[in-house]
This record gives sequence, structure tokens and C-alpha cells, in this order.
Amino acid sequence: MSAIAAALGVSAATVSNALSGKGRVSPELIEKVRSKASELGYVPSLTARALRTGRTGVLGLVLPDIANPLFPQIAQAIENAASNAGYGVLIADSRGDIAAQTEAIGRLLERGVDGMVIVPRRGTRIADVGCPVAVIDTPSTPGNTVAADHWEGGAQMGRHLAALGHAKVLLIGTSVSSNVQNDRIGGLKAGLGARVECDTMWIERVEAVSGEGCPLGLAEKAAAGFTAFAAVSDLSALRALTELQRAGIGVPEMVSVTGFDDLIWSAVVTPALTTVRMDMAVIADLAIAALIRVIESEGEEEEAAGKVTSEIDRVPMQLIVRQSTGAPHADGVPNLHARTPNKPTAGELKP
Amino acid sequence: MSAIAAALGVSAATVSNALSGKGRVSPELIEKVRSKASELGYVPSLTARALRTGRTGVLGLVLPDIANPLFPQIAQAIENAASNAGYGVLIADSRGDIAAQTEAIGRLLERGVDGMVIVPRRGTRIADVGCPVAVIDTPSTPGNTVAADHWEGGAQMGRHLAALGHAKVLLIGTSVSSNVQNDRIGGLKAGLGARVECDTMWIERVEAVSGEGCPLGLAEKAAAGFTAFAAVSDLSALRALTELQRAGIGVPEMVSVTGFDDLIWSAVVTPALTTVRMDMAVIADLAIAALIRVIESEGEEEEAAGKVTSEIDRVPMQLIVRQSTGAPHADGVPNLHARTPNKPTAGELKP
DNA sequence: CTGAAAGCGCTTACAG
DNA sequence: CTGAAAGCGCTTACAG
Repeated sequence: MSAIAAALGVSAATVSNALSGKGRVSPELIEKVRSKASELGYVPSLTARALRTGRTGVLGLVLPDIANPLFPQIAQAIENAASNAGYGVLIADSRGDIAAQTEAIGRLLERGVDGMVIVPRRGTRIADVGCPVAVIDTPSTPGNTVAADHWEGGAQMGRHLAALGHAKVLLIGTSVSSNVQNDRIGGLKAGLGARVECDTMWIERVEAVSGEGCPLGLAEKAAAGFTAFAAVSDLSALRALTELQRAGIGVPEMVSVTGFDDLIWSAVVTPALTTVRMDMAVIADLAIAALIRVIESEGEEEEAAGKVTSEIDRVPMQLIVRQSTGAPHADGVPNLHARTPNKPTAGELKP
Repeated sequence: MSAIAAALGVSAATVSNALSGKGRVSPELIEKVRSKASELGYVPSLTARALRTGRTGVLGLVLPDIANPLFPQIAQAIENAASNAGYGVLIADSRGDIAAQTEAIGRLLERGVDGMVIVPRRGTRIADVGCPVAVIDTPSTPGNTVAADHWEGGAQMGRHLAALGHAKVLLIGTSVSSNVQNDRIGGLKAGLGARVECDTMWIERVEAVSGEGCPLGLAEKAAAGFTAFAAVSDLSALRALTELQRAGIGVPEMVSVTGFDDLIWSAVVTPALTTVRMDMAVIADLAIAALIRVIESEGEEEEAAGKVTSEIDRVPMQLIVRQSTGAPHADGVPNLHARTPNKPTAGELKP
């Protein structure tokens, strides 16, 4: 910047004003400054700007566990939304540990992030952090900013299964203390309605699985009359699907299997998995927009260091019907290969 | 800092020296400064330090596509290695696009990162970036820093399959131009040896799959005598596995299926997938260490703005034998459920 | 062992 | 419309 000023015989202040386009400089000078800047390959120092303005233009992204298969969707959406808004994204991993989460938040704060979006570890409540925060969780978590409407997503899935005629369905979850899973299960039950019988099976978390098989005993469940297996995540659904297939139980001829989240493999397995997807792009945009609103109004009347919004945005989820669901077989007898493949219906996404 | 100086009646310089522990201050004063600092909840401004020292303490992580299922492992390992070394990590997503990759690198540079680790988009060569760079790709990519030894990983898998007695195996890849995939395939062929017949099938990339099934025709391949399907990624392996199961072909009784990368679901499906895993922690540590070595020796003799190392580190991959592989059935006739489950062998990982 | 001074590269009132 | 000055919070020679 001083190089530009020197080359042009003007002051650094003028260069700054010209480049920031705040209209305090004559059009001709602005033009001269601009061309000289690009001629010199000038790149402003965001560090110096940060020191002066007190804003770094960087946001923190705190994740409960980067290894979670849902993380790519979240990270990509947040990175994209932030960079569209001119912000950088610093990542921090809680590694599933609550102390690590606190520490990660601290490190981000030291680095002077202007705000952060936190996907909290289950059961954590985010207290005052000392900077604007947007929390992404479930609508049922207090102090939240934006979330997919997991309950309604479950309800859509429940209605889908009920409409196909399933009368006995097994719900599969992995964490009794997860708000997200409980919302999904609540929605599923509501969507299925009071007339369909359902049972919930809590299985070991996948991370803990040893790779030795650990059968869930789903074939027995099928024999006991369950015709649909609704998992609360695609990973569990995949586990169910392969276990059933392995046991010679046709999906969807004999039983239906459904998941949640539309993870990368759901569309790729045979039969492709019926699932429910959240619109991460929308969630990320809302979270980032809320954050930026607070950041850029800092210093005004409101106490900005606390929550970002009081009203939580509920983003609808979208049912994606694929081949893993169908009508239950009339009398529970296997009838492999006799079925016409499902045509994808309305909710279908083109990825 | 000035608050501490004022409270103690010393200069800011002394506070700085005391806190940085460079031994220019008397022990008693250091102690007084320290306790006053923590009493006041002093947090140093990394921004100011960055402006003064010219180093931000931030590294950039450039990924070809955050949505890639392998990304969580990479990001987690890099974040961990960097934060252990006291660095923050700014993420940048190329979204599979080469122009976006250049742009992302530019944004990182503007933000003053001290260096970056780049996982390049296939076929990209990273030119001079203007800051220290560590590239993670394959040993066969020139200008590389550290990589898993994909070729050797393929060879291990090939030997495993050959030892089981497979004589006709189908290799499955998704991208002819990928160095990683070509290395893996080269290794597989070498490991299988000249006596086993093998064919390579290039399938559509998963991202492009519509979810409507898109059968690969693997049942026909099995009928044609292929007894093993070695995919170059777990995602393709999963696709193969479910398609075969769906067609009533028992894995591993009739055919074996193998993947690559030990993605999250590999241990969870039935039968669990035999795969090869790279040690991301080691790769990340090497990449970060190489980067930091250059960063912290900046200004000394060597031209640090270019490559990080000339010698590339090859990190071995680890074969993980699970239930999806077994000896080929003697006469190609289905014999479901007649097989004793594989006991996991040596290479087994406890996650 | 300790302090006064300069400066990293910007932006922002404030004068002219 | 343009410029001189101050200052964001540090660190680093350089004196004392």
C-alpha cells in the first residue's frame, strides 16, 4: 500500500480510501490507484486490517467429531456459505470429548474469530462463549439457532411407511441421549400413527463395532413379523440392509429398510436406500447469515456477545424414496425377484 | 498487555519478554507478570503478534472435494497434527474444480497462512504458490511431499487374494486419470502375479449415480468365472457387495469383495469388508512437520517459498482382513450358509 | 536485568 | 477531494 502511495505521490490514507471505495476520492484518482495496485500485484494485509478494525474476517467451525460421516456435508456447506460472505473458516474438532470442545473453543477465541458456528456434542449446552455463536442442533435443544426439523423428517418417513401398509416396524437408534435421534424417533412414531405397532432397538454405536459381524438379530425380528426397519441414520440402515440381505431376506420384497441423512453411499447400494435429507446449504446459509448479522452490528445497542437469535429456524427435511422400501409382502413369505423395481417418486433428488 | 504493564508499573516490553520466557527478565518479575496476567485473564492478541512477526500461525488445508468420504480422516488428522504444533487450520474446498482450487489457494494466501497442505485435484500439478506447501498425493505424482504407498497397498491386497486361491479377479475403478487409482491397480496386478487372470472395469463415479440402481452386471461376471472383485475404493466395493448380495450371490462363499481406505462403514456391513487402510495420522504428522520445518527456518539460506522436501515420504498401508474375502468355491456352485465365519487375522485394527 | 522507541500495514476521525 | 497523524497490540533491536 505504501508502495502504491509512493509510486503515485499520494498518501497511504488516500490509497486506502480509494481501494475501499468509500467515495471520498475522485474517480480519476481511484482509477489510477486501482491500476497501479494491480500492476504492483498488491494484496492487502488482512492481518493489519484485523488489528486495526478488531475484526479478523474469520469464523470458527466447531464440530463434535470430524470423523462423523455427516461432517463433509456440514463442513462443505459452511465453508461455502462463509466464503461467499467473505469469511474464512477455521476448523476445530471436539473429537467427541466435551473437554476438548471447550478447549477448541478457547483456541478459536485466541485466534480472534469474529464468531463461530458450533455443532455441539450431544447433551452439551453452549454457555456464553465471548463471541457471537450460532448453534446447529435440533429444534428441541434450547439456545439453538438453526436446525433441520428432524421430528418432521421422521414424521414424513413414518407416513411413507404407513402408507405402504406396514403394520409392525422396528425403529433403530444408537444413542438414547441424542436429541436429534429422539426427535427423529418421535416423528417416526407420530407419522406411523397409533395403529401401527412399533418397537425401538438401541444398538451399539458404529464406532465401537469391532468388524467381527455383531449381528443385530434382524432376521429373527423379520420372522417375528416386523416388515420395516427404520433406522435413525444411514449407517445403521446400511448395517441392517446388509445383515438382512446376508440372511437371505429380500429388501424390499420381504422387508423395507430406511435411513436418515442421505449419506454418500445411500444412492449407491442395491437396493438404493430410502432416506431423509436435510438441506445443509440452507442450514449453513441461515447460520452464517445470523452470525454475520450480529457481527456486523456489533457495538450497537444489543448485547451481541450472547446468543445470535432467539427464534430458531427450522429447516424442512426432504424424503427421498428409493428402492429399499415397498409394500409389505401379503403373507410374510419370501418372494424374491418377483417385484417390479420402484420408480423414484416425487421427493427424488438429482445430486 | 499494557494493562498488566500498568498494574505492575513495568513496561510492555518487559511484560512481553517475561511472558515469552526468553530469559531476559528476573525470575521474580516473571512470576509477578504471570500471576497478574492470569488474574486479569490476559489473552495475547495473535493478530498483533502476526502483524509484528509476519507469521500468522495458521495453515491452510486445500481439499479437492470436501464431500469425498475420505475427507473426514484427512481433515481430522491434519487438524490434530496442526493443533498439536500450535497452528490453526483454515479450510478451503476446491469442489472438484481446478479453477476453484486456484482461487481457494489465493484466498488462503490473502489471509496470510504460513503454509498449506494441498490434496490436489487429480491431474493437477501445484506450481509455485508463494508459501511453503506440502502436497499429499501418490508417490508417483512429481513434486509431492508425503503419500500413502498406494501401490504397495494394492500389492498386499493382491497377494492376499492370490493366496486364497483366486484365479480370475475383476478390478474395479472409477477414474482412469487418477494417479492414486492407477497405483492401486498396478499394485494389485503385481500382487496377484502373472498367473491370475484379471480384468479392469471402469465404472461411473458414484457422485454421478442417480440412485436408480445402475447395475454393474456383476452377477454376469461371477457367472463368467470371476471369483473376486477388488475395488479401488470402499464405496465401489460396497456397491459391488450389495449388488452381488441382491443377486443372491453369497459373499464370501461364492465370490470375494475387497475395497480400499477402510471408510467408516466397512467394518459395519455384513459381511465386513476386507480393505486396506492408510495411516492418516502418520501422513498428517509428516506433512505438518515438513511444513513447519520450512516455515520456522524461513529467512535462512534456503529458498523456502518452493517445495518442502525433495524426498517423498511413503507411508505404508495396512491390509485389514475381514469377512468379505475367502477361498473361491471349488466348483463355482453356490453353497450359502455352509461356511464358517472368517476369524479376523493379523492385520485387524481395533478402532 | 529493564525500558524507551520504532514499526509491522492498515483505517479512521480530523483538518485543510 | 486529499493528507497528516494517531493507534490497533505486539516484538525486537538498542540503550542504559
